[in-house]
Amino acid sequence: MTDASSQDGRQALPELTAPDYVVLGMVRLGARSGYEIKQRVERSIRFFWTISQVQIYPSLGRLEQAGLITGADDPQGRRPRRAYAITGTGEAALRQWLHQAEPIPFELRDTGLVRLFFADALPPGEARELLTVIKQRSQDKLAALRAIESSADAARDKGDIYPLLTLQMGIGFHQAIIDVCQDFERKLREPYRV
Amino acid sequence: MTDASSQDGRQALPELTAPDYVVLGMVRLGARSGYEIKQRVERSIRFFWTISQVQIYPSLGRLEQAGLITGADDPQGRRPRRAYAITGTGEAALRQWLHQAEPIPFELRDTGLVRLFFADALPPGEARELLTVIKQRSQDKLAALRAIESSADAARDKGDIYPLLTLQMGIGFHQAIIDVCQDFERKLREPYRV
DNA sequence: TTCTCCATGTAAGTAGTTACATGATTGG
DNA sequence: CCAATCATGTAACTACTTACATGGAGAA
Repeated sequence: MTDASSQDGRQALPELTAPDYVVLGMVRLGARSGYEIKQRVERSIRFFWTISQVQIYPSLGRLEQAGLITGADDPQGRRPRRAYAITGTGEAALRQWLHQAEPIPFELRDTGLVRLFFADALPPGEARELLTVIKQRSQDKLAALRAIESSADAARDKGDIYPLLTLQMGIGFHQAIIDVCQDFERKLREPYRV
Repeated sequence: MTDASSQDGRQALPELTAPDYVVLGMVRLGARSGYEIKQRVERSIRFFWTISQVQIYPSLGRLEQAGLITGADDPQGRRPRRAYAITGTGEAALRQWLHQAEPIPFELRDTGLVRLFFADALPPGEARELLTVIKQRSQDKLAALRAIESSADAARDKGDIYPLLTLQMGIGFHQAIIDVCQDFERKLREPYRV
C-alpha cells in the first residue's frame, strides 16, 4: 500500500512496521531520545502496546534514513545522547498510516484468560483462586491507568485529546472485566439457579 | 518452574509453551483432530487467543511424545485422520499449568488503539472517522461473540462454566469500548466544555 | 463436475524477546 | 560512595506467520 518509489534523493522507505510508527508518533509528541520514547510508551500506550528498548534504536535509525525524523548528537555532559525531531515528511507519513482504511484486526493474546477458560479442569476452589487472580490483575491495571490520568489530562490541555480517550477505554474495559468477575463470584456463592 | 525430571520411562517434557497447553486443553474438552482443535479455538477463545493451523500438528506431536495425550489413526474413509485423547498425566499437567501462582502478565497488542492514540496528528474529520472504525470493529466483535453464546451455554450445561465466563468478559469489554466511543462522540458534537 | 469442507503437511521468513554489557549523571 | 536513573548497544534465540501444497469426502 505504501508506495516506496524514490521520488527524491533519499532511500525508499523499507516498509515501516507498526513499531516504527509508534516510535515516529512518540517523537512527534515530543519524545527526544530513544530512552524517552521507551518511558513515554510505558506511561501512555502500555496497556495496549509494548516496545522493548532493543527495537527502538534500530527503528530510529530507519526513520532517520527515510527522512521522517532528524537526529542530532546532543550529549548531556559526557554522557552521549541523540536527540530526534519529526520532519514534515514524517508528519505526512504518520498521517498516511493513521488514515489508511484497511480493516484493523483486533487480536488479543492473553494467557490469563486462556487459563480461566480452561479452569473447569481444576477443583472448584482452585478455579475460584484463579478467578481472583484475574480480577486482581485488572484491579492493578486499573490503578496503574488511574495513576497516568494526569498525563493524559495534560496532553488534552495541549490539544491532544485522543490519549485521554484511549486511557478511558483501558479504564472502561478493565472495569468491565472486574464487574464480570464479581458478578460471577456472586452467582457462585448463591447457587440457587439451574 | 516446570520440573522436567524424568521419573518414568518417557521423554522429559521439553518445557511446553502456552500454545501447547491450549492444544492440550482443547483435547480435554473433546477436540479429537488437529483440524477440530483449530475450529474450536475459533469458536471459543478466539477473542483472546489465536493459534495457526501450522503450529497445532507439531504441538500434538510433542504432547503425545510426552505422554499427555494418546493418538490413534482414525481415517474417515480413505481420508487420513489422527484422533487424540487426553491421558491422566495430561490432565495433571494441565491442572498444574492452570494452578501455578506466578503473576500473569496482561499484554494487549493492538494497532487500532495505537492509531487512535495518535489520532490528534490527523485533521479532526479524519480522526473521527478512525474513531468510528474502532467502534465498528468492537460492534462486529460483539456480534461475533453473541453468535457463539449458544456453544458456551451448551458447555455450561455439560458442567464447564468458565467458557461462559470468559465469553461474558469479551462481551463486557467490547461493550465498554463502544460506550467510551459513543460518550466521546457526544462530547465532540457539543463542545460547550473547557 | 465443481464447490465447500475435512485433514495434514513443508519451507521460508520476520518479528520480537531475553540476556548481557557498558558507562555517565544525579541525588541522598 | 552508593543507588537509581539516564542512555545506548550486541548477540543469540524462539515463537509465530505467510505462502504454498496435497488430496479425499460430501453435497448441489
